[in-house]
Amino acid sequence: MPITLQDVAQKAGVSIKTVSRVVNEEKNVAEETRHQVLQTIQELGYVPHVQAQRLASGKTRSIVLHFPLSDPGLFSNLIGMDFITGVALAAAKEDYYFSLMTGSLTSGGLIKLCRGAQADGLILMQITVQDWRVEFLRENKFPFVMHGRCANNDGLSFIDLDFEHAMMEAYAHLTSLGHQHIGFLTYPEEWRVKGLGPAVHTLQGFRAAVKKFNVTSPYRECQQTVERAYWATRSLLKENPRITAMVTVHNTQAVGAITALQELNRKVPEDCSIVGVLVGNEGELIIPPLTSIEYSSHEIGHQVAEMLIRKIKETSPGPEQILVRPELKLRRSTAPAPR
Amino acid sequence: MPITLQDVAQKAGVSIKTVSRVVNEEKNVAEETRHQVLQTIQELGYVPHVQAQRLASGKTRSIVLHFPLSDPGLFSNLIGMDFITGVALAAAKEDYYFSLMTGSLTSGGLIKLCRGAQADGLILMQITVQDWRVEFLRENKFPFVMHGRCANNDGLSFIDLDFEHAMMEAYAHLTSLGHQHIGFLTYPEEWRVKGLGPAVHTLQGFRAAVKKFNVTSPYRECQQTVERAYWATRSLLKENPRITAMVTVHNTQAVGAITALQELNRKVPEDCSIVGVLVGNEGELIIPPLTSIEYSSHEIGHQVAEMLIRKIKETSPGPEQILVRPELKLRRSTAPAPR
DNA sequence: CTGAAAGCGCTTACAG
DNA sequence: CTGAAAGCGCTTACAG
Repeated sequence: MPITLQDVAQKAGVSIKTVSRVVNEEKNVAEETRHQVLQTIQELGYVPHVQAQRLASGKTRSIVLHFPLSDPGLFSNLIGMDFITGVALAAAKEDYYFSLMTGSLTSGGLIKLCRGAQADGLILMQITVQDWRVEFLRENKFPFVMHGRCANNDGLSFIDLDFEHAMMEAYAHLTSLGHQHIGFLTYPEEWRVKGLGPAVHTLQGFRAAVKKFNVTSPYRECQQTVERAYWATRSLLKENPRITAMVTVHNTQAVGAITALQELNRKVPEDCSIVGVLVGNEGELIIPPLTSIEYSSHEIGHQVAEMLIRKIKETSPGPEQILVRPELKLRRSTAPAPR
Repeated sequence: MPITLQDVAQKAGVSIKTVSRVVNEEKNVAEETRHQVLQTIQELGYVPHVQAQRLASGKTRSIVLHFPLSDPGLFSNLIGMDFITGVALAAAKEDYYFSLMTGSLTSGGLIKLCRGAQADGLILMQITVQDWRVEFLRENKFPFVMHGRCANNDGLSFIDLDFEHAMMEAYAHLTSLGHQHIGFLTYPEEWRVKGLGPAVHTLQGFRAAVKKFNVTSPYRECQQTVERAYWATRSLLKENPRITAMVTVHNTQAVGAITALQELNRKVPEDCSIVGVLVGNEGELIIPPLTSIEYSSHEIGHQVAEMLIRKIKETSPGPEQILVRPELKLRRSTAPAPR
């Protein structure tokens, strides 16, 4: 029932190779022949069989994004969605198929992906400082790019956020408003222990910022839930009543902090300012709208996919490494320090 | 370089058909032979070539979800993410690959998808009352299921939300608290005009609820942004000062409404209650936490994928039609009517 | 500019 | 329980 190259060739009175040339827009086809074949394709409603193309050519024209959900709180869902659609749109633009893998990636799964010719390349997330997947893919010479970075990135392509810079921006903004005592809720301890980039780099940036701006800044490593952030904030304020500003790294943390502040009769931002670091664009869904150091997760997804496709096509000169600088977005949760 | 069936067969001293049998766990292989082959596979690190399997068998073992982003506000991103991960996990569980298509689906795109053998089945979203895609797929006998439903669903498989029931629940809850004047922000006018399910069914449910509970309930069709909801709420309250409760159908609307109420010095929930209808589980990220009629978008994604796979395998007896009843989740944004 | 042949790595259908 | 043959629908490499 389905129409094949064979059918088209027969009806058009040419060889299948010629039809193939037309379909793939190769040069060296007489204009007249081209027209004739094109018309036959139209009449018959011919559509190339993707799987056959893939087997014969050895290329799948597809990329896969491994988006681990083992730890669902790891990325804000909203940010995740924007990222995924960024990847999807970039892939579509380059005429690549896009597959999504969730769940944890075992070494067996990775072997299947590479050797089974499921895709031409892979996007990796949740990169740890030392990452076995990176070594594996490198050895197998399978094209991949990272959203994140390792300790040693020689020869690797990645795009990552400049967490250090983000923290600098947050503290620069708050100190410029006169805040000297700033509470900080950061990523959970396990993240840091696992060597996950956001936790590691954010803490480094935090230390550098505290030093540079010479502020008092007690902090808590905190799960990304409203509840945990609520209690962490209460604990911080109890021990450090002079705090006039808070920095958080997740929207749930911001909500928990605001809730705690309100209960303590501290108005935001009059009595206490609050800044979200790398919370995506969710800040405007918080009341009051959250001043944030933010970036476009969609844009990053788009870029990482394009980077991978360049790598697959080998049109990139060498490894590409991009560090995105998030920017301060002023909303209504920050104000000059009281007094 | 890559290991093929041929290589395994040769080394194990059997035919490739036998190796194929072992790989596919078919019956009728001598236990001894099986062992021998399995060991050789292990030694050689053989992994089946997915594209070859697909071409030869005529099955791709993959499904595609068409998630249109042409109208990015159409679904809340958070809900979308949960839905997608639900689909992804269900597909993985059944050992199916999962591809995501975004962007608008042209008739050409749909033809390619079906005839090009890209996937074994398709999940459709944003179903309109009359949907050309449904007709097309039906005629081409391509397996698909819908997240949503048409006007006439004879012979079709779908899973959808019971919007009518959701509205009933919202009004039942508010009237039980003594509210008689209830403002309502619903989906934008264009949605209704296009015949999109949520808009159409919600409005039907709204009318039924107003009648049943005999309340005054002015409403506005409203874009899903904080800003629009803010102004719509102000307009509603200006014209109807007796309103003591609001119903919204999106988290941005809830945020806009709360902001407007606060500016008018109406405390939530003491002076004005607010209920979110079908806002996913985002209600807890709002201050105060939003009482909602909600459901698990993840669960729906999971179910719709399973439904499709049953359809592909033809293990389902006939068309399956599921209407999910969302449930009231009490949080802190509703209270008895003032006085 | 065009085509006949071989082959991509599997599965299907049949035979024994 | 096992295997030899044909074929899935294309592309590659070569020849003319």
